[in-house]
Amino acid sequence: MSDHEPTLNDIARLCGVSAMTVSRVLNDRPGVGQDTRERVLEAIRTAGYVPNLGARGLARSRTQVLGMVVPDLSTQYIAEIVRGAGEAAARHEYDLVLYTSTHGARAFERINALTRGVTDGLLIVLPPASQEFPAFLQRTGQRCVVIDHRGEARDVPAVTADNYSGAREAVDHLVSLGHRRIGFITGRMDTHASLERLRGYREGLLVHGLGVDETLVCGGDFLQPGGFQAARALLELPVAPTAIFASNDVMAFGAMEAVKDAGLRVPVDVSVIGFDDIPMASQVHPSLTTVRQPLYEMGAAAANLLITLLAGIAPSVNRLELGTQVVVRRSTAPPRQPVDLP
Amino acid sequence: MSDHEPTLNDIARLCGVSAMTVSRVLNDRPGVGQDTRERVLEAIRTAGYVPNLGARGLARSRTQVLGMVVPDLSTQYIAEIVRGAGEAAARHEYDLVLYTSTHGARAFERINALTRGVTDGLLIVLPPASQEFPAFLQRTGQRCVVIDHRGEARDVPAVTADNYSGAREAVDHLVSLGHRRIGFITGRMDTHASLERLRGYREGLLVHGLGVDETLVCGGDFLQPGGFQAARALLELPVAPTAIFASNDVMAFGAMEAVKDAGLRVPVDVSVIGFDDIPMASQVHPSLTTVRQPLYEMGAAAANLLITLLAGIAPSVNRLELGTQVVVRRSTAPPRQPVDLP
DNA sequence: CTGAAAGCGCTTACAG
DNA sequence: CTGAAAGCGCTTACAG
Repeated sequence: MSDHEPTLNDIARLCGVSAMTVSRVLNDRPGVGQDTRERVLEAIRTAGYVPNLGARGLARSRTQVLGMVVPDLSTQYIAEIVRGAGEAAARHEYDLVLYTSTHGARAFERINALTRGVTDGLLIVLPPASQEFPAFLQRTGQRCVVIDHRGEARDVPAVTADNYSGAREAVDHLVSLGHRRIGFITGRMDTHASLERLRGYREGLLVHGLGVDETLVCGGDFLQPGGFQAARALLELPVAPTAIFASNDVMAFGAMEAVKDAGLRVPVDVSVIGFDDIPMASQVHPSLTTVRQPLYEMGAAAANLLITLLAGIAPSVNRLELGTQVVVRRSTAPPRQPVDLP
Repeated sequence: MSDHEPTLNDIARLCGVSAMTVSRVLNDRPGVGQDTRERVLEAIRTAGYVPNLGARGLARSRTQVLGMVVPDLSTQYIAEIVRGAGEAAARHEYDLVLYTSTHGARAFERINALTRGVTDGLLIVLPPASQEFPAFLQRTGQRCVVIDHRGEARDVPAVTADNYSGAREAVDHLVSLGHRRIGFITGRMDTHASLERLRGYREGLLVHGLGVDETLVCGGDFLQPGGFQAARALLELPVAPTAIFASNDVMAFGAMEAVKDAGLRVPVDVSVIGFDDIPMASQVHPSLTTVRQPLYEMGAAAANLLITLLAGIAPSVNRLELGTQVVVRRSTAPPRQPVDLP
């Protein structure tokens, strides 16, 4: 046996047939006699032949591969989206490969250079911030769908959760329990989701006739230590809130720790609510009440939208905003004693 | 402008030069006049040309891409390894792409089919269990390095942490604090790492003249709820342990919650120690004492080893076992009162 | 400094 | 049912 990996031509030679015949067998296409087919299959097996995807993609002008660009792998948030996208892709005979994104001005060029010719289109989670994004898309003709966009132009296909309504519902939940003084921890304010959640928080309070006390709004960064710090600051306020709404679950975990660290209990002394509903939200103690973002469904919807685009079909809508839902668990409860507002 | 993405030949035509010249410019190779080079560069820019990686890989018979197969994205454990491998790859002009692995009997075939021709080699984290693995490697000639192997044949290149010594050190730490009754929560026992950690725990106790009480060994699965359950079982023992050693950090988090849930405190009433030192270990409260597994370095070492193999160089060793280290934080302390052993 | 030819490993479109 | 030819978009190896 030669040193190099066997190619389709090697198999053809081995069987005394043409490359076309091997190709037909490989792709389960008709036009091959039963006996020939079996002979070829056998040769493929014994030689350990595996088609070269680069060559196949080149010949077909399509790879049947979707690229997914993710900013960060260190949270379950991404994992759920990937699961959804991967399973949706598989249902349409596509495979999914992941690229971790770099940042900076040239991020998009790099993504493009890395994926051109080896993917048919891209799913971009939380795209690197860049004003050039729409221009980039037009220029490169790169097919892509954004998940959790940053507020890019409306002609960029995108899938998000309804962050505004989700935040409104979180406030509704806390108010219905009797809370009147609700602290808020923001996400990174360079994301559209953070802005929408803050807006939902503010308008939620107003709708219930509660004023917005800006000292109750604390800056966060979507990370656990940030949530801890912000919650601690909130708890040290002259009049501390009876409930804390964190812009994501990971910060809510930090907030719960800050509450315990201050010698208080969740939810007896302070209620905590998060946003996302990552798997761990149901695993911590007390389990976390949170706004469920349909991450799996978002990944699946984005993959389906991209596949539609790749098929050359103009989708009826290219911006999907999936509904959220408050998942009530053990970290929220009525306040210890009703708070009087000035 | 035509409908399809511009190709190298389009650029050549646009500039009135041969494809070779464009290729030289693209690859920063000499043999092109300064003025010609600039003209080509300009055409590339305005046309938004990006090379087709599939075609390039085919022509070069190498892709300069490393594939990494990961079992699961939902833990920070993987994220650190990916970071290390990605940065090491970049230092050698390789890019890294990720594939999420499926399981089952044909897992390796699928990986092979998915990556052949679009990657030069594979980094496989915690390979799908399969007896065929070594055979698979030989048959396909696939270049690969395993990270955190399952005990495959010794001729499979692999990188792991020294799990046995790490567990020994964890026991040393607890014993030096005065603990005599130490509970242990295992990982999934189909992994080599779990077996080694359990062995280290047992032998660590023996070395200190402490007997191994098998009722103190509780089965776990590397997941947080599993850690919680196991710890609860340990705490309900007639004579509960004063310290709990969990086979990974995530289970240690669950164990800490079980301790608090039982109305006890960490570390005053029960010490908890983990394994891995994922980023979150330093972020929880109390921060987690744990055995640091050099995940970033493991990823980097695996990438470097693979790149060496790809260069056709026989490495001096193809099995690396990286050192671990106990990182002492706030979750361990001397036991409340010395425990008498029978 | 520049280019024509051949080839990487497949598939499409056409013959027979 | 089967195959010879051409091409996908690049690069290598050779000329000039």
